[in-house]
This record gives sequence, structure tokens and C-alpha cells, in this order.
Amino acid sequence: MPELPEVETVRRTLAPAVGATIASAWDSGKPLHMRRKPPRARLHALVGGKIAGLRRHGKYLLIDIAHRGVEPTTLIVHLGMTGRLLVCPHAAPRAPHTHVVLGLGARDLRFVDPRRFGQVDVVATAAERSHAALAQLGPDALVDGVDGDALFARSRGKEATLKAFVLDQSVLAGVGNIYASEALWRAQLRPSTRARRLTRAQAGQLAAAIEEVLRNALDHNGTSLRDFVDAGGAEGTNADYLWVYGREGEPCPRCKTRIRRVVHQGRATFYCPTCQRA
DNA sequence: ATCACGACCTGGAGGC
DNA sequence: TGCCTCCAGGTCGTGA
Repeated sequence: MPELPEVETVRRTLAPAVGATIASAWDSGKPLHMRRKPPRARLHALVGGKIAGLRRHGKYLLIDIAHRGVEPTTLIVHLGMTGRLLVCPHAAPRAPHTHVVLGLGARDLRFVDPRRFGQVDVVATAAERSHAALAQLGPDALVDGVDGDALFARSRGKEATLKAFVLDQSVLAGVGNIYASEALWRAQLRPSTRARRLTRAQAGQLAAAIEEVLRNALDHNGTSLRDFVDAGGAEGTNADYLWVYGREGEPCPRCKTRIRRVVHQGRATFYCPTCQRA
């Protein structure tokens, strides 16, 4: 579910929680991503701390915790496919698949994730760059922008398809399966084309397309196909504005050819066979 | 080293 | 109604 625009939407809607003091910590004990359980001891060590800021890198949300007399700490959250980060009343019943709850007085910050592909970890802020999840991430597509020349350089010699290239978080952090199809359609590039075939000019078009697609999605508070909601539980409206994703058989918005669906590396890819020629 | 694939999970949708 | 299969916004370890 959550790609960069969705995670950024969560970050923005979480803003009212900044300044709140963590009064309690709870976790389900159930394993999440890579069968790793939430770090119970480190979550409990957050109690007494204050939410000092909210950052994001790619699809990772970084919640900074300030704690008097303790080095600054960061709660790292990845929503996986079905994860939600919700602010709700402390008294609200706990939804099924709730895995982490930080009590903030009258409210709770809750991590809910049915498929348990999400991640929750706690690290010293000073050491976050060496955290396994963050160490390999490329520049953030929104904060750092997308540099066509950098994309061109990274694509040299690559046999991987453009679809895989755009999804590679070490090249660029934030693009997922929906926006990969959308950006390649926008740039009129075929998903199955080898990355090494990209020209410098095409790399520039791809960079611009990625930025446009992500910004548009963010303007609509993200794409809610099934699970995605913001921190207040509201869905995004970007699903109404998708050009090709999920639109197999529908006319291409540019040339009216029927949109095709193929599977690359086990993931659905949507494209127009007529106007995505390169 | 690079690349494609399967595994990790649950739930919803659709066919029978 | 129930059961079955297929599908899903991500990431990682494996083996070719």
C-alpha cells in the first residue's frame, strides 16, 4: 500500500502528536517483517520521552523522541503492505492486528498491520544511518528531488528492466509498484526496457515524471486501493486519478489504446503498448 | 556482482 | 452458506 505519498500523508497528519509525552508502551509480541518482534525493551525505554519531530525517508517514517538525560532516539516505522499508523482515543477498542501502542495521555499512537510485513524499530538517532533498513536507501524522491543525470549514471550497464530500476530503493527511495507504472507511462517508457538502454534525455524525462506522479498523489493525500488511511483514519483520493495502474483493458488516457497488464518479477505492471514504445 | 523468484502473512473478491 | 483460488501499495534471502 504505502509508497512515498502515502507515508508522507501519514507524516503530515501525525503532526498534532508532536510535543506529546509517551506515557506507556505496549506491543503484541507477534513477529513482523523478517519475523522480527517489536523491540519491547527499547519501546518501554521511550516512556517519559516526548515526540520531538516527524521525518520520512522513502517509505520509512522516522519519529524522533527526546528524553531528558538520554540520547535522542528515533522510532523507525515501515508500513509494509497493510500497515497503519493511527492516532486515536486512548479508550478506543484495540483493533485486530494492533502490534504497537504508545500511550500519549488522552490519545494513543497505534501501529496496526494485518499482514505483518511492516517494521518497527528503535535506534539512537545518531546511529540511524547505519540501521540496516536505512543504510542502503538512495536519495528521497521528494525531499532530495529526482536528478535525471544521477538516474542516467546509475542505469549504466544495468540489465534490469526499467520497472525494477525505478523500484530499486537504493537508486531512489520512495517509488513503489503503483507509481512505478504511473511514472513510466508518463515518461512514455516501456517497463520491460533494459535500464542500460535509457538515454540521458529519457532519464531526464523519467526523473520529471516520477516527481510529477508523486506530487500529484500527495496532493490527493495518497492512493487508497484497500488499506491505506492517514493517521486520522481518512482515505486518500488519488485512486481516482491513476492513469494506468489497475486499469487493464481501459483506454489509455493519451492514445485510447487498451491498457495492458503484465507481471514482472511477480508484480503487476500496467502500460500502454502504443505510446510507451521506448 | 546482478537478477528473478519465492517466502513472509492475512483478508477480500469472485467462481462454483 | 462454504470452500477454493487468486490477488494485494514491500522487502529480503536464495540460487542461477
